[in-house]
Amino acid sequence: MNVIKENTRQTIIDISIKLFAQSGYANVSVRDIAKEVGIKPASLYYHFDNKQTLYLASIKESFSLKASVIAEVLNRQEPAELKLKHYVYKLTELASEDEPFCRLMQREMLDGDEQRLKYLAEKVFQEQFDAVGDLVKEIDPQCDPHMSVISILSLVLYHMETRPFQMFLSGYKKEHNQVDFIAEHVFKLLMNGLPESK
Amino acid sequence: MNVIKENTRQTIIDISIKLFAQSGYANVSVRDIAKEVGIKPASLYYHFDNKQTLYLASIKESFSLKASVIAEVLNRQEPAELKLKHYVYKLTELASEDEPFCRLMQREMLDGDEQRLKYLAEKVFQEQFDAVGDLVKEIDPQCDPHMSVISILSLVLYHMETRPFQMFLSGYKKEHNQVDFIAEHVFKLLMNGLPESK
DNA sequence: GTCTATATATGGATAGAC
DNA sequence: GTCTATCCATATATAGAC
Repeated sequence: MNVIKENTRQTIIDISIKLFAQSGYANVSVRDIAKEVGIKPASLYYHFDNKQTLYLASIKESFSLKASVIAEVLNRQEPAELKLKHYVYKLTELASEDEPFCRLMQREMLDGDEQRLKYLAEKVFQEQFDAVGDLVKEIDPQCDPHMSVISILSLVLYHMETRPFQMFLSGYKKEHNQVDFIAEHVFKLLMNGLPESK
Repeated sequence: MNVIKENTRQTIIDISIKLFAQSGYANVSVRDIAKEVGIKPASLYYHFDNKQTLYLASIKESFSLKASVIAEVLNRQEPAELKLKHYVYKLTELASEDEPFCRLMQREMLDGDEQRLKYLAEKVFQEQFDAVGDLVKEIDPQCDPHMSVISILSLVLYHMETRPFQMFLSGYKKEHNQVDFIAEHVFKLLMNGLPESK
């Protein structure tokens, strides 16, 4: 269903998420945001103290929306391997659907200060990170869950991150940009390594 | 051996690489660069037409230096599996050593326009990309080399990219930041998948 | 809650002396 | 090749009317 914007504050945040994700904090001016919202820059300062505060509100909003979406797939009663498969597919789908979120995350990895990275880790990722950690430990009790979960995230998110770049590299096909194709490749790699015919 | 800066132009580029990598294009002013070089901003315009030109010169310099470093390890006469292992170790080492290069690359993935991404793909990565593609095809003739090479790069580079973030996630240990540890984890995953005890 | 008007800072870039 | 001085555009942010 379409949610009608109930107030200006929310509209400002929604527009900010989009613009900050597209161009980065320094490349988006308060004027740009105000213009797209349809108000004057001065009016924006009625809702937010300054640009920094608005940016923080924007990433909090964008990130906390994602926090619980993945939980469902991890709470199902399924064998570990199947659950991992569903997780990889769901994550790929989400990463593909919500480009602003992915870009904001990349930007935070580059320029986020310690405080923001800590917030991001604890409030947004921890629960999911731990759940996937438990999952890989079921699949291989001897593995290092921290490293393994980072690897899973790497494979999915990097394939998404580098999409605009891949088309210039050898052997590129249209399928390489499709959610199912990426997810299947990643899952197979996680289960068997590169040599599928083990 | 220490190379003594022969001229101002080169010094400007070296400083620029550092500053652009640290803070991004928009967050570095011509004044910042000039100050660190030890000249006045106006003098900088004797060497470069404008800020954009300087930025382009900086990334070209930073990227072309990397282009050939990896070639050596890929040209050795070794069994495919061993060569892949050495490649993963070398790439991890390079990514760990040259943080400015990694950060510039990340920034280009986010904000690089089509022309710059094309340049990057063709002039810097293509040769290496193809060589690693041939390598994985030797290991598994049925695999999709394009996807597999992206996956290899994902695993190595994302582990490096997320280093400042990982310390806030569960199960983090000091070893997780060490070159050998990361490289070994990635290589094992590539050969066997998550279940080591296949 | 939104406006006009404006203070104030900082940015990229140029002119012309040395 | 580097300097001083300066132009001009754009940025964040505030004051006060409506």
